[in-house]
Order: sequence, then C-alpha cells, then structure tokens
Amino acid sequence: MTKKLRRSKQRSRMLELLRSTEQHPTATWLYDELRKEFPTVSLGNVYRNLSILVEQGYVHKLDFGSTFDRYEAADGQHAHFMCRGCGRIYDLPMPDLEGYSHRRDIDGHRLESARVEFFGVCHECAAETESS
Amino acid sequence: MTKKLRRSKQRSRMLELLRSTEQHPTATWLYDELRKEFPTVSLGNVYRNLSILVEQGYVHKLDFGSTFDRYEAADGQHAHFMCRGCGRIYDLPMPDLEGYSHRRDIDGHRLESARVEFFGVCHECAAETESS
DNA sequence: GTCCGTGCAAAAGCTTTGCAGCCTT
DNA sequence: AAGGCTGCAAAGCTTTTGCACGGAC
Repeated sequence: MTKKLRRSKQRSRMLELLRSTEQHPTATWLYDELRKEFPTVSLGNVYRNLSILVEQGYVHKLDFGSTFDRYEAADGQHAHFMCRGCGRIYDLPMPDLEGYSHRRDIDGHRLESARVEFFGVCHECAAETESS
Repeated sequence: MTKKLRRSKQRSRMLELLRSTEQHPTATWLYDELRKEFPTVSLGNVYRNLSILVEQGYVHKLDFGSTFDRYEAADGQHAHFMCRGCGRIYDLPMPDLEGYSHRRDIDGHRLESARVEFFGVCHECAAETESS
C-alpha cells in the first residue's frame, strides 16, 4: 500500500517554482533556486521530491521513459509507442500533425524535425496482466 | 575541418545490427551482440561509434536532446519545441494527431498519453547567428 | 608512413540510496 | 509517539575521454 505523505516546505516550494516558471527546469536548476531559501537543501532530496511529485501527477518528467539512450537505424519518419510495462518500443506510422510536419517554421522558430511518442501498455503486457 | 573516416568492421557491423533489428537497442545491447563476434570490443568504442553513426545520419538517437532530465508542472497537454542552439524548450499548442489523442488504443496497445516534440533552431538563436 | 580506430582503464556526470536525526501530523 | 522528510555521503549507472598500440589507406 501507498505511504501516507506529509507536507514539507521544500517540496511545496518546489512545486511552486515549477508552476511559476516558463522554463522546463533540470533538477540542478531547482536545486540552485531552492538553496536560496533553504541553504542546506540537498540535491538528493530534490530528486527524491521530484519523483514524489511525478508520482502524484503534479509534475511531468520530460525524459524518454528509461535511463539509457536508445538508438535506431535511420530509415524514414515514424512515431513510437512505448510500453511502460516491458519497456519495449514499437514503431507506428507518423501521424500528420495538422500539416506541421511540412511547415518550415513554428512560432518563428525554424523547424527541422518532429517526434511523436505514445505511451501506454502494449498488447502483450495487457494480455499477461489479464491472464494472471 | 572534419576528420576523414575510415571503415571498421566493428562500426559496419553495428549499423547492420541496428538495421536488422525491430528493437530500438541500448548501447549495452549492441555491446553484448557485438561481443559475440568481436569478443574484445569495448563499451567505450560502442559509444564512440554510435556517436559517429549519428553524426553521419545513419542512426537516430532517441534521447531527449540533453543528458539530464527536465521537469514541468503538469498543467494540461501541449507540445514542445526544443532549440538545438541554446537548449531552451518552448511550449506549443498540442496538434490533433489525426484524432489519435482521443483514441483508447493503437495497434492493439492501450494508449495512455502522447507526446509531440519539435526540434530546430529557435527565433533568438536564429537572430544571433544572422547578426554575427 | 600516416593517422584513424581500438581496447583498456579511469573519470565524469546525473541519479539513487542507506542512515541517523528532525519535523509534521 | 510514529513515521515520513531531510541532509550527508557513498554508491550506481550510463556515457565520455586519455593513452598507447594495431590496422586501414
């Protein structure tokens, strides 16, 4: 069962910071900001609290779903489906993105490439869960 | 100027492996496969060759564009634009994905969330390059 | 012969974890 | 008082890098 959570000034402030910034901070950025108010805060605790906030759904982690990089041969555009059960990555046809993919710029930024990723539970993992 | 590249059995084989697999391997997986044929190959060399293959455009790296995780407060769906110049991440409205976002499954996989990322050079970085 | 590619080993960088004491409830 | 939260430090893991030697051109 899940632990009952308490409230901590550090964690509350972290969420405030994340909500008040336009940036998409790294753990270290948060650490530096937090240290202005809690000079003794530790980086380890920032990571610990981030993982709690992510688990609670208050924060999104913009990583790739696993701690190591993945590679694929470069053969055309496609989207990916990532299974949170087994970690497998499936290829999918690239959706059209309302024509974005053919545009040269977005909001004034020069567009070079796009990536689309879906997350969920894959067919095989869903089958396993049901049968057990 | 760029170094003139030679050809190496290890690197050629790495590309073959990447092209022959449906998976999206990690460096370690490649390392293990490669060791079956080149028992003395080193993990460091796998990384070195991967970076060469990526630079040559033969291979795509499925990372997030930077070596550390980024976080954001969870406030609704949006897409991201990532600048390869300054590393900044901008929010963009989420495109419709041809209705994918409202579907419950894709290819039999249970869909829970989606992510769209654009890559390129942001307005500010483009301006800097022009003026210098 | 040149100089790129390699293996080996060490280092770097981000993230996680064990522990003892503190603070919230 | 109970048990989550904290700082500190050490460890873990992926990735990078320096070096001398062997191999491709």
